[in-house]
Amino acid sequence: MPELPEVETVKRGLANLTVGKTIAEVSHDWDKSFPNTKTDVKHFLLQAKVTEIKRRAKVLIIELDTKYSLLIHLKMTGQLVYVGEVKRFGAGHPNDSLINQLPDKSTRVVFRFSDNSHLFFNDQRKFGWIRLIPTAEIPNIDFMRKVGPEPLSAKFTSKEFIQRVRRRANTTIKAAILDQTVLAGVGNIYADESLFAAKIHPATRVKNVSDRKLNTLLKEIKAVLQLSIDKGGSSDKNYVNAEGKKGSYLGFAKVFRREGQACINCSTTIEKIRVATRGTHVCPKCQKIVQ
DNA sequence: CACTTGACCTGTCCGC
DNA sequence: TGCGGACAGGTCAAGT
Repeated sequence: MPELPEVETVKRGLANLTVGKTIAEVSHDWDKSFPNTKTDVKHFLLQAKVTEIKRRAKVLIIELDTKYSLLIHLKMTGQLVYVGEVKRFGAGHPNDSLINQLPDKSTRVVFRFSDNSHLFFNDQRKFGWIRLIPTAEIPNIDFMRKVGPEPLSAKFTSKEFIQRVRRRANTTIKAAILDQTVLAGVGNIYADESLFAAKIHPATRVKNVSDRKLNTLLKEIKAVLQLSIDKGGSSDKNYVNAEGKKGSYLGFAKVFRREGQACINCSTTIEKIRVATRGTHVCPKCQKIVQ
């Protein structure tokens, strides 16, 4: 699912593929794709040129030369796929691929650029959204004011991480790092992976995790996120990058989706349990709950 | 304020 | 084969 590494991968793809292009046409078949946005979206988008692609937490920001920006959240099943040249070989043809089959029934919004290339916003479960807001107002919206620091920022210190996590003293450590106001960008996959790497049981209460362990946890969060970016993200089911291609991180995952398999450290069988209402993967031997 | 739960959606899988 | 229900997980509103 799109977490920080996936959104970062899409960002890099869109930066290469769409900056400098001018929007010539916008169509959308579902009003909730643009919640809380002026109804005449098209009026604000037509003839606008893409100037820059940014990311904050799991939110993509497409800056336009009109002093407006598009904020996009992919939530669980969102995709942003750019198609430069439409080639239709037909389903089943060896040259056919995802991008040649768009739009499909999950397509919610289509942007056509003046060079006739397209950007498709697909979202099977319709949780994702796009918002059009003045670029200058982005820092003032609720989300941006509340969201925590970027974990890969060099400025984000262990001291600040520990201070922020400790605000959630009585909840589980997994719930704490999933909280986007504590730090930005960690979702279910990287929570499980970083907690395993730090040898912390996800259900451990924050107050029972030592500073030393939290210090290790932040290092592992950074390492896991960076590795995933290097691998183009995780494609569990739906995720693809801006070119419609899957990421390969899950081939390197040590616990996520590995229930029933042997722990790489101790050969104990990996278990799937429920923590913070989420499916959670743990090695019961490497990750002990501290009472 | 801290914390948890339910709602938002659709596709897939499992058991009967 | 069909059908109901559980499940998948990011975020926010509403609940305790």
